[in-house]
Amino acid sequence: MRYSIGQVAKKLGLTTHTIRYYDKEGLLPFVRKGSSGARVFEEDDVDWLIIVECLKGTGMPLKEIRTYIQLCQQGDATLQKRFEMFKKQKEKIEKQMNTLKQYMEKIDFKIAYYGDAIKHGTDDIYIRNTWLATERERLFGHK
Amino acid sequence: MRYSIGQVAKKLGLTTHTIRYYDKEGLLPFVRKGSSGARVFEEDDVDWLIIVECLKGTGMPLKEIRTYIQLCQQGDATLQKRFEMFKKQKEKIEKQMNTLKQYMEKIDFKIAYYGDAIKHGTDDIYIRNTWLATERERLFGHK
DNA sequence: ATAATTGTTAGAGTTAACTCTAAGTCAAGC
DNA sequence: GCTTGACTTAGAGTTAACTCTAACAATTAT
Repeated sequence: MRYSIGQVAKKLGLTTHTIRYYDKEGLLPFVRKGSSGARVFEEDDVDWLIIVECLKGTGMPLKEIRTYIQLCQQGDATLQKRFEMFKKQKEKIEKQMNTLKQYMEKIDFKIAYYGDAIKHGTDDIYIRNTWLATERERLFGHK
Repeated sequence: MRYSIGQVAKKLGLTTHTIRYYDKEGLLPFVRKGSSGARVFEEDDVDWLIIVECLKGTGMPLKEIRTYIQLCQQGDATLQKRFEMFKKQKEKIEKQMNTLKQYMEKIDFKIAYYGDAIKHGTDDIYIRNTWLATERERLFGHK
Protein backbone atom coordinates (compact mmCIF):
# COMPACT_ATOMS: atom_id res chain seq x y z
CA MET A 1 0.00 0.00 0.00
CA ARG A 2 1.00 3.59 -0.67
CA TYR A 3 -0.16 6.72 1.11
CA SER A 4 -0.34 10.43 0.41
CA ILE A 5 1.09 12.96 2.83
CA GLY A 6 -2.46 13.83 3.93
CA GLN A 7 -3.32 10.22 4.76
CA VAL A 8 -0.15 9.75 6.74
CA ALA A 9 -0.63 13.05 8.57
CA LYS A 10 -4.16 12.11 9.59
CA LYS A 11 -3.18 8.67 10.83
CA LEU A 12 -0.13 9.78 12.79
CA GLY A 13 -1.82 12.87 14.22
CA LEU A 14 0.55 15.30 12.51
CA THR A 15 -0.12 18.08 10.03
CA THR A 16 1.08 17.93 6.44
CA HIS A 17 3.08 21.07 7.27
CA THR A 18 4.94 19.22 9.99
CA ILE A 19 5.73 16.24 7.77
CA ARG A 20 7.07 18.53 5.04
CA TYR A 21 9.09 20.32 7.69
CA TYR A 22 10.58 16.98 8.74
CA ASP A 23 11.40 16.29 5.13
CA LYS A 24 13.08 19.68 4.77
CA GLU A 25 15.10 18.93 7.91
CA GLY A 26 16.43 15.75 6.32
CA LEU A 27 14.38 13.28 8.33
CA LEU A 28 12.70 11.64 5.34
CA PRO A 29 15.38 11.38 2.64
CA PHE A 30 14.00 8.14 1.19
CA VAL A 31 10.44 9.34 0.52
CA ARG A 32 9.94 9.30 -3.26
CA LYS A 33 7.82 11.61 -5.36
CA GLY A 34 5.26 10.56 -7.95
CA SER A 35 5.07 11.92 -11.50
CA SER A 36 3.18 15.01 -10.31
CA GLY A 37 5.80 15.78 -7.67
CA ALA A 38 3.65 14.63 -4.74
CA ARG A 39 5.26 12.58 -1.97
CA VAL A 40 4.38 8.88 -2.01
CA PHE A 41 4.73 7.12 1.32
CA GLU A 42 5.60 3.43 1.21
CA GLU A 43 4.86 1.29 4.24
CA ASP A 44 8.51 1.42 5.28
CA ASP A 45 8.34 5.21 5.20
CA VAL A 46 5.38 5.14 7.58
CA ASP A 47 7.33 2.80 9.86
CA TRP A 48 10.21 5.24 9.85
CA LEU A 49 7.92 8.13 10.76
CA ILE A 50 6.62 6.07 13.68
CA ILE A 51 10.20 5.71 14.92
CA VAL A 52 10.78 9.43 14.43
CA GLU A 53 7.72 10.14 16.59
CA CYS A 54 9.03 7.73 19.20
CA LEU A 55 12.46 9.35 19.38
CA LYS A 56 10.98 12.84 19.33
CA GLY A 57 8.48 11.90 22.03
CA THR A 58 11.29 10.80 24.32
CA GLY A 59 13.05 14.11 23.92
CA MET A 60 15.51 13.50 21.10
CA PRO A 61 16.05 16.70 19.07
CA LEU A 62 15.29 16.48 15.35
CA LYS A 63 18.98 17.09 14.59
CA GLU A 64 19.96 13.97 16.46
CA ILE A 65 17.23 11.97 14.75
CA ARG A 66 18.69 13.12 11.46
CA THR A 67 22.10 11.93 12.62
CA TYR A 68 20.54 8.52 13.23
CA ILE A 69 19.05 8.30 9.78
CA GLN A 70 22.39 9.32 8.30
CA LEU A 71 23.96 6.43 10.20
CA CYS A 72 21.32 4.12 8.75
CA GLN A 73 22.25 5.24 5.27
CA GLN A 74 25.93 4.53 5.85
CA GLY A 75 25.26 0.81 6.07
CA ASP A 76 26.50 -2.01 8.26
CA ALA A 77 29.60 -0.19 9.51
CA THR A 78 27.38 1.94 11.75
CA LEU A 79 25.33 -0.89 13.27
CA GLN A 80 27.18 -0.66 16.59
CA LYS A 81 26.70 3.12 16.80
CA ARG A 82 23.00 2.79 16.12
CA PHE A 83 22.76 0.07 18.76
CA GLU A 84 24.41 2.37 21.32
CA MET A 85 22.10 5.19 20.32
CA PHE A 86 19.03 3.17 21.21
CA LYS A 87 20.55 1.89 24.42
CA LYS A 88 21.26 5.47 25.45
CA GLN A 89 17.71 6.42 24.54
CA LYS A 90 16.40 3.55 26.66
CA GLU A 91 18.30 4.88 29.68
CA LYS A 92 16.87 8.30 28.99
CA ILE A 93 13.33 6.92 29.00
CA GLU A 94 14.02 5.09 32.26
CA LYS A 95 15.14 8.35 33.83
CA GLN A 96 12.09 10.12 32.48
CA MET A 97 9.84 7.44 33.96
CA ASN A 98 11.50 7.83 37.38
CA THR A 99 11.18 11.59 37.21
CA LEU A 100 7.52 11.27 36.28
CA LYS A 101 6.96 8.95 39.25
CA GLN A 102 8.49 11.52 41.58
CA TYR A 103 6.35 14.26 40.07
CA MET A 104 3.33 12.02 40.52
CA GLU A 105 4.06 11.72 44.24
CA LYS A 106 4.10 15.50 44.53
CA ILE A 107 0.88 15.83 42.56
CA ASP A 108 -0.78 13.13 44.68
CA PHE A 109 0.27 15.03 47.78
CA LYS A 110 -1.29 18.18 46.41
CA ILE A 111 -4.51 16.35 45.54
CA ALA A 112 -4.73 15.02 49.10
CA TYR A 113 -3.87 18.47 50.40
CA TYR A 114 -6.61 20.20 48.45
CA GLY A 115 -9.10 17.41 49.15
CA ASP A 116 -8.51 18.06 52.83
CA ALA A 117 -8.56 21.83 52.48
CA ILE A 118 -11.89 21.72 50.63
CA LYS A 119 -13.34 19.59 53.43
CA HIS A 120 -12.28 22.23 55.97
CA GLY A 121 -13.20 25.15 53.71
CA THR A 122 -9.73 26.68 53.93
CA ASP A 123 -6.03 25.96 53.50
CA ASP A 124 -4.99 28.86 55.70
CA ILE A 125 -3.51 27.48 58.85
CA TYR A 126 -3.41 23.88 59.81
CA ILE A 127 -1.94 22.10 56.82
CA ARG A 128 1.83 21.97 56.63
CA ASN A 129 3.40 21.14 53.33
CA THR A 130 5.40 18.31 54.86
CA TRP A 131 6.16 16.51 51.64
CA LEU A 132 7.79 19.47 49.99
CA ALA A 133 9.57 20.43 53.18
CA THR A 134 11.14 16.97 53.07
CA GLU A 135 12.24 17.57 49.48
CA ARG A 136 13.66 20.97 50.31
CA GLU A 137 15.51 19.58 53.33
CA ARG A 138 16.97 16.86 51.12
CA LEU A 139 18.23 19.48 48.67
CA PHE A 140 19.57 21.93 51.24
CA GLY A 141 20.68 19.44 53.86
CA HIS A 142 19.02 20.68 57.06
CA LYS A 143 15.61 21.07 58.67
CA MET B 1 16.68 29.58 56.59
CA ARG B 2 16.94 32.04 53.75
CA TYR B 3 18.63 31.58 50.39
CA SER B 4 20.05 33.75 47.64
CA ILE B 5 19.02 33.29 44.03
CA GLY B 6 22.38 31.64 43.34
CA GLN B 7 21.99 29.08 46.11
CA VAL B 8 18.49 28.20 44.97
CA ALA B 9 19.60 27.98 41.34
CA LYS B 10 22.43 25.62 42.20
CA LYS B 11 20.28 23.33 44.31
CA LEU B 12 17.40 23.12 41.87
CA GLY B 13 19.64 22.80 38.81
CA LEU B 14 18.45 26.04 37.23
CA THR B 15 20.36 29.17 36.24
CA THR B 16 19.83 32.49 37.99
CA HIS B 17 18.72 33.80 34.59
CA THR B 18 15.94 31.26 34.48
CA ILE B 19 14.74 32.03 37.99
CA ARG B 20 14.65 35.74 37.21
CA TYR B 21 12.79 34.94 34.02
CA TYR B 22 10.21 33.01 36.05
CA ASP B 23 9.90 36.00 38.36
CA LYS B 24 9.39 38.32 35.39
CA GLU B 25 6.70 35.98 34.08
CA GLY B 26 4.81 36.28 37.35
CA LEU B 27 5.64 32.86 38.76
CA LEU B 28 7.26 34.14 41.95
CA PRO B 29 5.17 37.13 43.07
CA PHE B 30 5.78 36.46 46.77
CA VAL B 31 9.59 36.49 46.70
CA ARG B 32 10.75 39.50 48.74
CA LYS B 33 13.81 41.63 48.22
CA GLY B 34 16.38 42.55 50.87
CA SER B 35 17.65 46.05 51.58
CA SER B 36 20.11 45.86 48.69
CA GLY B 37 17.38 44.83 46.27
CA ALA B 38 18.50 41.19 46.08
CA ARG B 39 15.87 38.45 46.12
CA VAL B 40 15.60 36.56 49.39
CA PHE B 41 14.13 33.07 49.12
CA GLU B 42 12.26 31.79 52.16
CA GLU B 43 11.78 28.07 52.55
CA ASP B 44 8.19 28.36 51.31
CA ASP B 45 9.49 30.06 48.17
CA VAL B 46 11.80 27.13 47.51
CA ASP B 47 8.86 24.77 48.02
CA TRP B 48 6.90 26.74 45.47
CA LEU B 49 9.74 26.56 42.96
CA ILE B 50 9.82 22.80 43.44
CA ILE B 51 6.13 22.68 42.52
CA VAL B 52 6.78 24.91 39.51
CA GLU B 53 9.46 22.48 38.34
CA CYS B 54 7.07 19.62 38.84
CA LEU B 55 4.29 21.22 36.81
CA LYS B 56 6.71 22.36 34.12
CA GLY B 57 8.29 18.90 33.97
CA THR B 58 4.91 17.35 33.28
CA GLY B 59 4.32 19.68 30.38
CA MET B 60 2.33 22.53 31.89
CA PRO B 61 3.14 25.82 30.13
CA LEU B 62 4.45 28.64 32.35
CA LYS B 63 1.29 30.65 31.58
CA GLU B 64 -0.88 27.99 33.11
CA ILE B 65 1.42 27.71 36.13
CA ARG B 66 0.96 31.45 36.57
CA THR B 67 -2.78 30.98 36.42
CA TYR B 68 -2.45 28.46 39.25
CA ILE B 69 -0.50 30.84 41.46
CA GLN B 70 -3.05 33.55 40.77
CA LEU B 71 -5.74 31.14 41.98
CA CYS B 72 -3.68 30.53 45.12
CA GLN B 73 -3.57 34.24 45.78
CA GLN B 74 -7.34 34.56 45.45
CA GLY B 75 -7.86 32.50 48.59
CA ASP B 76 -10.25 29.77 49.66
CA ALA B 77 -12.84 30.48 46.96
CA THR B 78 -10.53 28.86 44.40
CA LEU B 79 -9.72 25.68 46.37
CA GLN B 80 -11.98 23.56 44.18
CA LYS B 81 -10.46 24.93 40.96
CA ARG B 82 -6.95 24.21 42.23
CA PHE B 83 -8.00 20.71 43.21
CA GLU B 84 -9.33 20.07 39.70
CA MET B 85 -6.14 21.48 38.21
CA PHE B 86 -4.03 18.89 39.98
CA LYS B 87 -6.42 16.06 39.17
CA LYS B 88 -6.20 17.01 35.52
CA GLN B 89 -2.42 17.12 35.77
CA LYS B 90 -2.42 13.67 37.36
CA GLU B 91 -4.34 12.29 34.38
CA LYS B 92 -1.86 13.96 32.07
CA ILE B 93 1.06 12.28 33.85
CA GLU B 94 -0.70 8.92 33.63
CA LYS B 95 -1.08 9.38 29.89
CA GLN B 96 2.57 10.39 29.59
CA MET B 97 3.61 7.28 31.48
CA ASN B 98 1.60 5.07 29.14
CA THR B 99 3.05 6.78 26.10
CA LEU B 100 6.55 6.32 27.48
CA LYS B 101 5.84 2.62 28.04
CA GLN B 102 4.79 2.26 24.41
CA TYR B 103 7.87 4.10 23.25
CA MET B 104 9.96 1.85 25.46
CA GLU B 105 8.55 -1.22 23.68
CA LYS B 106 9.61 0.22 20.33
CA ILE B 107 13.06 1.09 21.62
CA ASP B 108 13.44 -2.39 23.13
CA PHE B 109 12.50 -3.87 19.79
CA LYS B 110 15.15 -1.76 18.08
CA ILE B 111 17.76 -2.79 20.64
CA ALA B 112 16.96 -6.45 20.01
CA TYR B 113 16.98 -5.78 16.28
CA TYR B 114 20.41 -4.17 16.31
CA GLY B 115 21.79 -6.74 18.74
CA ASP B 116 20.78 -9.38 16.23
CA ALA B 117 22.03 -7.42 13.22
CA ILE B 118 25.43 -6.92 14.86
CA LYS B 119 25.67 -10.67 15.50
CA HIS B 120 25.03 -11.31 11.79
CA GLY B 121 27.16 -8.37 10.63
CA THR B 122 24.33 -6.85 8.61
CA ASP B 123 20.70 -5.70 8.76
CA ASP B 124 20.19 -5.94 5.03
CA ILE B 125 17.87 -8.77 4.31
CA TYR B 126 16.55 -11.16 6.84
CA ILE B 127 15.11 -9.02 9.61
CA ARG B 128 11.59 -7.78 9.13
CA ASN B 129 10.44 -4.90 11.27
CA THR B 130 7.45 -6.89 12.52
CA TRP B 131 6.73 -4.73 15.53
CA LEU B 132 6.40 -1.55 13.54
CA ALA B 133 4.50 -3.31 10.81
CA THR B 134 1.98 -4.26 13.48
CA GLU B 135 1.72 -0.64 14.58
CA ARG B 136 1.30 0.59 11.03
CA GLU B 137 -1.37 -2.02 10.35
CA ARG B 138 -3.20 -0.95 13.49
CA LEU B 139 -3.17 2.66 12.27
CA PHE B 140 -4.12 1.98 8.66
CA GLY B 141 -6.35 -1.02 9.23
CA HIS B 142 -4.96 -3.66 6.83
CA LYS B 143 -1.92 -5.84 6.36
C1' DA C 1 41.29 49.62 49.83
C1' DT C 2 40.81 47.09 46.11
C1' DA C 3 39.50 43.09 43.51
C1' DA C 4 36.36 39.33 42.93
C1' DT C 5 31.87 37.68 43.43
C1' DT C 6 27.15 38.03 43.44
C1' DG C 7 23.47 40.42 42.84
C1' DT C 8 20.28 44.04 40.05
C1' DT C 9 17.66 45.83 35.64
C1' DA C 10 15.98 46.42 30.85
C1' DG C 11 16.03 44.61 26.92
C1' DA C 12 18.07 42.13 22.90
C1' DG C 13 19.12 37.66 20.86
C1' DT C 14 18.67 32.63 20.30
C1' DT C 15 16.74 28.10 19.55
C1' DA C 16 13.63 24.45 18.34
C1' DA C 17 9.82 23.17 16.31
C1' DC C 18 6.55 24.31 14.16
C1' DT C 19 2.82 27.11 11.53
C1' DC C 20 1.24 29.66 8.01
C1' DT C 21 1.01 32.24 3.42
C1' DA C 22 1.19 32.90 -1.41
C1' DA C 23 1.37 31.36 -5.72
C1' DG C 24 1.10 27.70 -8.31
C1' DT C 25 0.27 22.46 -10.30
C1' DC C 26 -2.50 18.50 -10.98
C1' DA C 27 -6.36 14.98 -11.02
C1' DA C 28 -11.25 13.99 -10.36
C1' DG C 29 -16.10 15.03 -10.53
C1' DC C 30 -20.15 17.62 -12.65
C1' DG D 1 -14.19 23.14 -19.27
C1' DC D 2 -14.43 24.51 -14.72
C1' DT D 3 -14.44 24.07 -9.87
C1' DT D 4 -12.82 21.59 -5.84
C1' DG D 5 -9.49 19.58 -3.14
C1' DA D 6 -4.97 17.85 -2.35
C1' DC D 7 -0.67 18.51 -3.42
C1' DT D 8 3.87 21.49 -4.42
C1' DT D 9 7.57 25.23 -3.17
C1' DA D 10 10.06 29.05 -0.93
C1' DG D 11 10.08 31.61 2.56
C1' DA D 12 8.04 34.49 6.30
C1' DG D 13 6.07 34.50 10.94
C1' DT D 14 5.10 32.56 15.51
C1' DT D 15 5.72 30.66 20.10
C1' DA D 16 7.78 29.16 24.34
C1' DA D 17 11.38 29.15 27.08
C1' DC D 18 15.12 30.50 27.75
C1' DT D 19 19.91 32.86 27.34
C1' DC D 20 22.77 36.50 27.22
C1' DT D 21 24.56 41.45 27.44
C1' DA D 22 25.58 45.78 29.38
C1' DA D 23 25.91 48.74 32.91
C1' DC D 24 25.71 49.13 37.44
C1' DA D 25 25.38 48.23 42.88
C1' DA D 26 26.48 45.76 46.95
C1' DT D 27 29.06 42.27 49.58
C1' DT D 28 33.02 39.52 50.63
C1' DA D 29 37.93 38.17 50.59
C1' DT D 30 42.76 39.46 50.84
